[in-house]
Parts: sequence; structure tokens; C-alpha cells
Amino acid sequence: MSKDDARLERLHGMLRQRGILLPAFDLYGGAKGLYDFGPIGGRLRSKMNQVWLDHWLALGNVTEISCPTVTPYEVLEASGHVGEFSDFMTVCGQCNEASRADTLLENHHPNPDALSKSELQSLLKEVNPECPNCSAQNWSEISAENLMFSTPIGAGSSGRQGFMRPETAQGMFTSFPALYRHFRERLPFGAMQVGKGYRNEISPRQGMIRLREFNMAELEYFIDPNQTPEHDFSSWAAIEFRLVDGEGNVHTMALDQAVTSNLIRHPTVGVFMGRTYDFLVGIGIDSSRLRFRQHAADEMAHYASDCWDVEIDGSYGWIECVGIAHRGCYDLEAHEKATGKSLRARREFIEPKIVEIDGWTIDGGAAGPAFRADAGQVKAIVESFEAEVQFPVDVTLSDGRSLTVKPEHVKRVQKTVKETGEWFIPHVVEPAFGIDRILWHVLDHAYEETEKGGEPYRMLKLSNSIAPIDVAILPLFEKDGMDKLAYELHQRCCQKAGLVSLYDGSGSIGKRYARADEVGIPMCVTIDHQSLEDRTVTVRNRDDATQTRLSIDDLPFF
RNA sequence: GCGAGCGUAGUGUAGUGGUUAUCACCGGGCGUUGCCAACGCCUGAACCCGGGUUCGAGUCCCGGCGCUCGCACCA
Repeated sequence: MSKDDARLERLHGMLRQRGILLPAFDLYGGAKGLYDFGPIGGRLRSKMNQVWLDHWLALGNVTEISCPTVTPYEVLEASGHVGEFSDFMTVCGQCNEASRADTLLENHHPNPDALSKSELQSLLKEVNPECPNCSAQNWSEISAENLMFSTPIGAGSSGRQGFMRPETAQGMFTSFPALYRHFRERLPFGAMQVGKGYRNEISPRQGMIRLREFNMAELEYFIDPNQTPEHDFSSWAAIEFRLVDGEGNVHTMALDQAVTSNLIRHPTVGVFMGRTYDFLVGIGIDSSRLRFRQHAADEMAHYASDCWDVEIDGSYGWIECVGIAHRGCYDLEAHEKATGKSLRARREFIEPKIVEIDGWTIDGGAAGPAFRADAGQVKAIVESFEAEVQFPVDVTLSDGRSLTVKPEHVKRVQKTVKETGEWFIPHVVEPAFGIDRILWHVLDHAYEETEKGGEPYRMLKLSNSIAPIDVAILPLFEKDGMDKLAYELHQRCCQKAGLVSLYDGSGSIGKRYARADEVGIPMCVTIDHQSLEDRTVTVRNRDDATQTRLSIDDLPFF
């Protein structure tokens, strides 16, 4: 076992023992890919979520929403997840052997993998291939299997097929009309949510790195592709970003330089990379163990046109923890196609466009009865004519038949149309955060092993912004009223919104400091005999163990 | 999913078919102690689950579950 593996085991052990991260359902033997955040970890996670939300709310044009995790089949079919994440299975009615429907139809379609569920279903019915196992020709209805957790919505045969969402993003897209209205129909704007995502991984590995149920935080930022955004990169001017391009070349440069040189292909992607850096470093990720890596063309997800991952180095090597993807108009367009509803924004022209129309159209009252079913085709042909055409005219239909269009079938169209703007599908830039993976690396980077009096000593140097407990209140001894005063102080702390205090009166004072250090409590307040006389206390700082004496009412959090 | 290794208190472990399962840290109580895992006494806590072999299984065999690693898969 390597030195790092041994450290990893000690860290895991401490996280379990201190109630930070624990295997879920351990009582029943555990469940792969599922973790509990314990009495310390639960607060840690929710604080991190809040810091994340606050960080993006600061942009001023971003709102928080929350969408269901249970998602109808059609939504994820439109988004491409059914095709990308699933295989379609059908079961032989005779021998009960399950087969992949696309594999059965390989000889009957050039690319059955690309077919939708209903197309595949009808092709299966039409071809009705033999079962490779027993040669029967009796297939069940096909069903989607695999990486998404499938669930019926509603009971029995009236149930509708659905999935647990594999990402939170689709909720932002399906909410687009409400978001557009909320933001007074003005781009750019963003919507975000933190929540659970589910992927029924074949083989979850590496602790918190690949989970079956995981916490994600995603922002969908809608922009006008024709507008060049003005972003201020000055706050990152002095920072050298480590950027690995799609070919694996490493560039070290300032962010604005990477954008100007088109290494980062869109300035909004660039500015989100900067903000992502700020967030991660702010919650305690070591900036020297962080890099951005651009996806190669063949690595890009089905929806993305450019993607930068943030990779963080830790006990498992470099792990992707954030993806910042330019999704183009992929998602909104896909949902438009699937539903027929408009998911567009309007762009006003600087100068209205004046369009002169001078041509022909059919006179429905005469042409309709005359051409019947062909009237539609005739209309299209007539409307393509120049103004100079003389009727009657012979026209040829698509099936080769010829018709004569007489003057009474048509009328002249002459008008001036003023177009003040146009509708377009917004583009989307998406920073997507894997909260569990980030949390893991925060713990990994905060975990420090030292020695104290010849004994190994461990602590979590967590950032104050996410420390699950803000202060520990410790009576030096639980007697002579020290316990009472300490408990009162603890209660007073807990009354204060957002402040979490821990009362600990068990064991020697040194042991209590050590336990506080292990869960990353930044500050301990100790009540001693003197406190009873003059209401002063000792404030002990986690990182350097320094002590200062303060009056209770001068404590920094009051 | 395939292959290999592993599974003993909260944590880390000892245990080569035969008493009441070892040790340390750990948790709790009492005492003591004037501020960094102190000390004393008391106390709590485990053989992953299910079958089998055997007079007897933590130990051997089989199956399941879980963990780790490799292959495959993977935003």
C-alpha cells in the first residue's frame, strides 16, 4: 500500500467516525454508490450549496428554481438522454431471454441505435426477427434500460413511464417560458438549481467520486448568440490559469488572454471559468491543484459545442468536478421540436426592416373548388412567381401532372411589411458542478496530518464559509457553575440565525480541542473559573492554537 | 458485467477447527486535574448475511451483499 493510500484510509476512517461521510444503509450491509452525509456532513453540504447559490446570485440576473427529480419519459427522450443513456430491451415471450432491440434489427436498418423508441418499436413489429436463443418470433413491448433509474409515474396500466433525472438541467429548459417572462423578456439571464441527480452506474467506484445518487448544482445561462458580451476579466488579471486544450497541450495564461486568443471560444464561458475558480478557491480548494481541461471533439457530450472541465487533484488523481459547457441551442431546440411550442426570445432590429412584397397568391374562393387537394401546391407555386407573370399559366405538380392556373384563380399581392425584430433560440452556457466530488476534494485538501507530542494529530482546515460548526463551547470542568455558564452561552449562540454551536463537556480539555479540530471547528470558547467572576472566556483558534481572552459580549459572532 | 483479493466493536487490528474472541485508540459514568488527545476506577461496543461440512466454524466449502484493484462502461 502506498503512502497516499494509507492517508486515504485514515481520512475515510476519520470521516466515518466523526459523522461526516458514511456508507448509506450500513445497517443493512450497505448499498453501492450511495452515501450518507452524517451529523457533521449534512450541514457541510447544505452550507456549500448555499455558498454556491449566493455566488451566482451575485451576478444579479440569475434566479433559483427547483424542479422535480421524477421526469416524464418524453422530456428525456427529447433531450437525448434516452438515446444516449439507455439501451432498448425486449423480452422473448417464449424463452424469457432479454435482447437489445437495436441489435436484433441490425440487418434491417443502417443504424438502429439512432432510432427513437417508437420507431424501433414499429420496426420490431414489422420485421419480427427470430429470437437468437430459441428462434421464436414473439417479442414484448420494448423498454428502455440502463443508466437512468426507470420508474412508472402513477399506478398500474394507467402509469406513465418516467425516469429519475440524470441531471437537473432539463428543468431549467422546460421552465424557459416562465423564466423568460420573469426576466421581462430580456437576455441574458440564468436559472439554477441544486438538487439530486441519479445514474444507475454499472460499477460505482472510488468512494464519493462515482455515485448512483448525487448532488449537483447547475446554472443555465441564456444568451443571444449574435451579441458579443462585454465581460470584465480584470479581477483575474494576475492569476495564471492552467488550461489544457483539446489536444492535451498545456497553456498557462491569464483568462482574458485565453479568450482573446480564442483558446476559450466564447467570452461567457471564459468569465464563468473565472467565477468557478473563485468559488472553488473560496471554499478551500487548493488553487495549485486545480486545472481546466478542454474536451476533445470526440469526448464532447451529445449536447455540447465547447466544454471545459475543472479537474481537481486529490487522492484519486485528477478528477473532473465541474463542466462548463457551451450547449448552443441544442436543448431548447430539441424541446421545441418535441412539443411544437416556441422556446424563443425576441431580438429587436436596430432599424426596422421594410419588406416590399409584390407578387401573387391564390384566390381561395375560386382556386379551392377548382384544384381541390392540389390547391396547396398550386398556392406555393403561384406565390413563387414574379409580379410580371401573365395568367393563364400551366404549372407542373410534384407528381408530374400539369394544371392550368387562370386569372380568376389568383389575385395580386402588393404590400409593405415592417419587421421590427425576429425570434431566435437562445444559446446556453452551463456551469455544472458535481457537489459531492467537490466536497470530497474540499475535505481531502483540508485534511492535515501532523504530530503533537509524538502522537499523530489530524485536523480539517475548513474554510469558515463552509465549516459545519462555527464554534465549540467548552466548560473547563463541568462543576462550580462553569457548565451552567457554558450551556447558557451555547444556547445564546444557537439562537443566532446561521450560527451553529457545539457544547462539549466530555473528556479532558485537550481531547475536546482535538475533536473540534477533526471536524474543522474554527474556534473554541472555553469557560473557566475566571469566567464566573468577570465573564471573560478563552478563545482558541483552530489553525494556530493561539488563545486570546475576551469578554463574552465581545465574541466576534455577537 | 468479467477476473482477483478482502470483509472481526465507532476506528485500526490479533486470532492455523476447540474455554467467556485479543489489543489499542474510541464512546459513556464517577473521581481527579487551572487550557491542548493526562491519570485512576467502573462501563459500553464486533466475527457482513444465508446455507453447508463438522461433535464443534471468526477460521473450511457454496451462494448473496459490500469494499478494493484490473478489464469493460462512464457527464
